[in-house]
Amino acid sequence: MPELPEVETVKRGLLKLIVGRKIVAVKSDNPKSFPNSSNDIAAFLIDSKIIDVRRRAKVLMIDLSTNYTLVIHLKMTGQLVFVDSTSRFGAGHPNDSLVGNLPDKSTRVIITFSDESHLFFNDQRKFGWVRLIPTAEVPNLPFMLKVGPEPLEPDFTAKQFIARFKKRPRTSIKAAILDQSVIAGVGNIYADESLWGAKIHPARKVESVTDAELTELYSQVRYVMNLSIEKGGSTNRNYVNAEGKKGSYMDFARVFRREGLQCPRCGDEIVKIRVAGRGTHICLTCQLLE
DNA sequence: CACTTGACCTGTCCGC
DNA sequence: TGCGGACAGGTCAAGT
Repeated sequence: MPELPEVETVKRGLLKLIVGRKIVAVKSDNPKSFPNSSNDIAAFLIDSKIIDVRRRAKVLMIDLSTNYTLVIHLKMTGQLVFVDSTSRFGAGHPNDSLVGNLPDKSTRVIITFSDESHLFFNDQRKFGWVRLIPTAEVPNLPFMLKVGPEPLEPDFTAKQFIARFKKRPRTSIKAAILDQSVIAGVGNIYADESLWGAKIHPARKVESVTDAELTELYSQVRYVMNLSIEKGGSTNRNYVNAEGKKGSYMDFARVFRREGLQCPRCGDEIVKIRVAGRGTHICLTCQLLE
């Protein structure tokens, strides 16, 4: 999915596009995508207003005037695209958009606002979901209780980062950095990018990684995620922002999906291996196993 | 308990 | 061109 920078980009777009709008209709034809979207729930949503849009880890929260919140996880292929009343298309032009005429065959939920604009939840693989939860209960969701700290919070320190990893000494550094209970928001792209930046082989056991290396990894996680937010996120396949437009971080990626190309640091070939069950991109010269 | 693997889905790409 | 298999940005449940 969309990892932290992509979800943050969607959040920022939605803040501009939907806050203040009033819901007049909600439609979903896929129970897996919106498990509690019964007719009663849809009716309950009518006339509520959007008052805020928030993000925690890779989860989006759309707060409603009724003290309920739409909690949304995009998983691998989810999109949230706003379309104004004058168009049935995503706002992006063809060359920077993956979104065509909406709704399309991957549309799972449609929210209609009082001015005839729409918010489309598209999700090709149907892993993502939308749930309606009382706002006060959101912090008590199991995911919220176990998820680790936000890596971009100003008061999140390298010392805290290191301490979180020390709890998982026997697993690979890649599995640990992908574990949302260790650190929030890192997925496969930024795991590979930050491990390359810190010159750490992804298959190394956490206990073999020094504090100095973890400190560098902490800096790299923050660096790649901040850069990606600046570039509007990564569009590897499906990701688009709230206007239907692609992000450009992949133009700046140093190893992710660059197998066969040169390492930008040493010039050796980037290779793709498998670590923690995930495709993993590394420079064998820069990132030594021992 | 810590850790790894398979399942959830649809679509695309690659080799035969 | 068709077919089978591997793989895709994530997270759980079920296994070891």
